[in-house]
Amino acid sequence: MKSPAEDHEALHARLKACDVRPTPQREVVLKVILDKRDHPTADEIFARVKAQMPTISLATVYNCLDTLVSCGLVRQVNFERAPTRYCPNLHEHAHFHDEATGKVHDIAVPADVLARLRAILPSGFEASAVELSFRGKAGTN
Amino acid sequence: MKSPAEDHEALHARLKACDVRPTPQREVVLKVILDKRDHPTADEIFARVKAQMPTISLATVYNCLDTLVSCGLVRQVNFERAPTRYCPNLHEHAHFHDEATGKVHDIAVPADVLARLRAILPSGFEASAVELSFRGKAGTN
DNA sequence: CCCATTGTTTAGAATAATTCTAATTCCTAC
DNA sequence: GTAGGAATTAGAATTATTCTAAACAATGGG
Repeated sequence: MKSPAEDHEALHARLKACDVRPTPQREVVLKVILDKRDHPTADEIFARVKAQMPTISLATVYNCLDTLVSCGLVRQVNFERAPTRYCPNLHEHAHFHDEATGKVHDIAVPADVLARLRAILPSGFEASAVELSFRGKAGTN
Repeated sequence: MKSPAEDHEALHARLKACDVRPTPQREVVLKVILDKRDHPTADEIFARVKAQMPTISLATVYNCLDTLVSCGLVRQVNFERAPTRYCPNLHEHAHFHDEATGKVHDIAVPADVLARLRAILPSGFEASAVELSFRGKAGTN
């Protein structure tokens, strides 16, 4: 657990490293995603952020999320037609959507499997992103 | 190319085989998806269906699509936050979303790759569905 | 230091895909 | 034929997200 000041330092540094202005709003949004790594929706993030910064608006949360996604600090996860979720795990990984609880679990993808996946593309196809997701009954993981 | 009557027969039969009432609306919706296998959205399907059955309503198209999806005659394909697309290819396959044209291509997934995918799940996880999709620059396929 | 420019935040309105509602119509089985 | 359940319809409602326009903040050049 870091002190608030250390926390702030770290967040600030991460944002600067990505060439985005480290505004307080962006820091708080990033913070809540890193703090509770449970794939929250924009609404959930909004609620958590408001606890620390009551004046923030939902539009700003969306703006910040867009920025964080496009600079690669968080990932976007979509399931079917459900609201977009946000994920701080930057390693290549898949998602498992538990049908019973609605929870999302990260699943590690070994490098060789990833390579196999890219290899199934016919020649001429250049994938800039691969999405892999499962749905079903999750284990006790 | 089949005659309209043969067409009707075939569609009718497919619906009955799935234990759903073979209504004219369901037949036409299924028909347009099978006829032009280009992953249309509900709106596009609505437009095509209206050409043959001008009185149909959008709600009915959604109802029919739901029915066809849940009885397994068509598959639903979701990309990011874009409108849901519908796919008549019932074989296990992945999708490639061409960023330039917006077109969706079916990609065959060899059985062993699929097996490998399911194998990356930790014990206790039971996947009822696997989704694999790519985004990028498509080939001439 | 001051202003201009540009980037950010904000509240609220707007949009777009989808779902819901309630009324009507259509089948199917008795 | 008629009762009862399923399907269709038009339109309203919902929901996540995006847009708009105004206010605000930071940065850099003079």
